[in-house]
Amino acid sequence: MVWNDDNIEQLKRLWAEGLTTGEIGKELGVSKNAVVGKAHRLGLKSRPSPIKRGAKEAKPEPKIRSLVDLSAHTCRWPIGDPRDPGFHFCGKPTLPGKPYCAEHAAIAYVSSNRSKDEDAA
DNA sequence: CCCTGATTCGC
DNA sequence: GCGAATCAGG
Repeated sequence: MVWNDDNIEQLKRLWAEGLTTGEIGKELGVSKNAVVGKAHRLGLKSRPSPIKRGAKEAKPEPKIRSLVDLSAHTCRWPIGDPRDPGFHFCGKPTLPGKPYCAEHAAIAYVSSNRSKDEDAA
């Protein structure tokens, strides 16, 4: 397909008239792909085609929890060493009345009541 | 499944 | 630069 000024003019005219790519293609004797391709290359206005290609996935970036993010319901379990960069707190919802979430409360309070164990032993 | 247009890809 | 192929939505 040779795109002369005449062809381009026809293309633009038909495109502006609102003809579909298929119609224009038929008119010019080319495939709709050629029409839409040329039209796009010419920078013609986009007709009703809300196609969104290149759907980029929104990636949830891991947010570091710092001290200021802590509230009464965020687990205060320290992750890492406080002196280390990137140190943060767990931040997951805490158990009622406890500063830790279920997961860390289990660790925090394990063997807290040693008296009976020691007494028994 | 048909149509539409947009973008990608090989020539 | 070209258009088919592919993608994507109605």
